[in-house]
Amino acid sequence: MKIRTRYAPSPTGRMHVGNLRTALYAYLIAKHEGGDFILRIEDTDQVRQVEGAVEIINRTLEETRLIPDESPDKDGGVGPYVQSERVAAGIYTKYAKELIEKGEAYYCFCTPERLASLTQTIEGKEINVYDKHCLHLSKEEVEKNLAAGKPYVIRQNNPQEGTTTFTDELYGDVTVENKELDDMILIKSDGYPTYNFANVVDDHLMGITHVIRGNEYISSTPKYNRLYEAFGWEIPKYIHCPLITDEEHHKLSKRSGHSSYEDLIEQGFVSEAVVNFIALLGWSPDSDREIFSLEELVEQFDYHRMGRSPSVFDYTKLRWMNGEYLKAMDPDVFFAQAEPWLRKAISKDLDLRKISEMVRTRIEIWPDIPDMVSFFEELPDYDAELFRHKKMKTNPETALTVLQEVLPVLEAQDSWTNEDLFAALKAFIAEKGYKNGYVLWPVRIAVSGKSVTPAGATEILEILGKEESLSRIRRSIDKLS
RNA sequence: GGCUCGUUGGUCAAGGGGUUAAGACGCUGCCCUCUCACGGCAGAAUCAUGGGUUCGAUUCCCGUACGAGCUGCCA
Repeated sequence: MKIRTRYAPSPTGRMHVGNLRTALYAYLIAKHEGGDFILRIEDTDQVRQVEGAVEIINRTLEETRLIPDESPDKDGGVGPYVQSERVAAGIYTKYAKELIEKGEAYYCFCTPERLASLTQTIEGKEINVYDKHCLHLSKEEVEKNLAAGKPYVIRQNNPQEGTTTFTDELYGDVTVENKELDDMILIKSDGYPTYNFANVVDDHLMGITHVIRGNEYISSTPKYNRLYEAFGWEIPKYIHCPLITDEEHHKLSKRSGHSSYEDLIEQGFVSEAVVNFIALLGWSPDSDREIFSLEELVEQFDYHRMGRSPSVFDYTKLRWMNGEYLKAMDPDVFFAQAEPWLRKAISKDLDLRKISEMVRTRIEIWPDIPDMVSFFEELPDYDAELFRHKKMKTNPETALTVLQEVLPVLEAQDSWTNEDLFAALKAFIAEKGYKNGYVLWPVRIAVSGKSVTPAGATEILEILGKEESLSRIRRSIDKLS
């Protein structure tokens, strides 16, 4: 049978990396077996809706290339794919009533006040367990309340005896006492279903074979199984993904600063690196490879190799991986993306294409660029102590001498290319009997004003051009004199 | 509080009754080198804890600790 998985986000904002990984795994599990990946929008919470959130979801899936086979925009015959539209079609009420007839659910007319009176506070936490009060209402009372237009919810009727077990593909059998199962609300008083009900109905109606979702649903899965059984529906395979935490081992929060996909992109990471990185958070291949394209992940992904324990989102390693992607990127693509960042620091008419390649192996994320190349725009006000370098045996005094000696050589130089400049300086060095660094270090400092640059002395001279280079050397000589 | 899940270096992790307990990030050192980076090489660093079971447990079982999730008319 063809595998069908789904990603079912609520449109409440940006896509958290944990959610993105769930989407990725759902996509990979389906695609690895040639199955279908479905997008369903779970907008049953009218209050938490965020304007534009569906667009964010669509854009994120597009950028990460997790393209659904079926979605609100691509009907595969089991739609609608937006839960609010399914509410309008009366889908959930129909099934809820079926459960009521079977005695697996019941109307509840309890007021918020009565519910509040049931709340008890244990260790600072509010615990609310429903007491099945309305289960005992007679048919007549229910009819009367309904006729009177009293607000109601529909609750699942869970037994007090026995146990319920479900099987997770990763965690194995999980068993809970039925008395731990509260009578969760299936249909809210506004007529919308809760996630707890809608996910079961929709997964069944949409033919979902593998339910991939976060770990936080493990505790409620027994209740979902009871629903499937009450309906006589086939139970899907469950794959619960371990969560992703911050460095403090807490659930990723907005405060971590890198909690959503869009945050990461804004911080200068590339989409492919983010996808690659999160794929490895909770899953490992059977080789020690770490760099995978999406296509390679599809081929390699075996959910049996997923882990069960939470993983820390290691920002540092993501940076490294992003750097690997930048190094492997096609030069034209790299330049196209690097150019705006180069422009932030450079307004002069310099060879940005060359600078782009200089910077390539030295950055991990785009925002690393401006600081690294700003000296090309303008010679910074630097400390003469930069000329002091133990290994090169240089200091401000030797630098002054060398710069004075080298200036006429450069003034006489016609061909201003890296190769020719380097050859000219080598010749000068040989003639004087100096060491390379004894000359090249001061020259580089003199034209860049920085101890660390993304290129060697002659490469910088080439970019700067003869006039600017000589001007900078003269200014540095003045500074040292 | 109750229930459920988890615990291999700082981090991602492989492995799994007998191993020198892979690999990667980071870190340190060396090499390369017109600085840095890239690349190459090397190194330090790990099986939470207490009991079992066993000839032998990091691996299996139980407890403990710690962490997390759920306990919403959120998902």
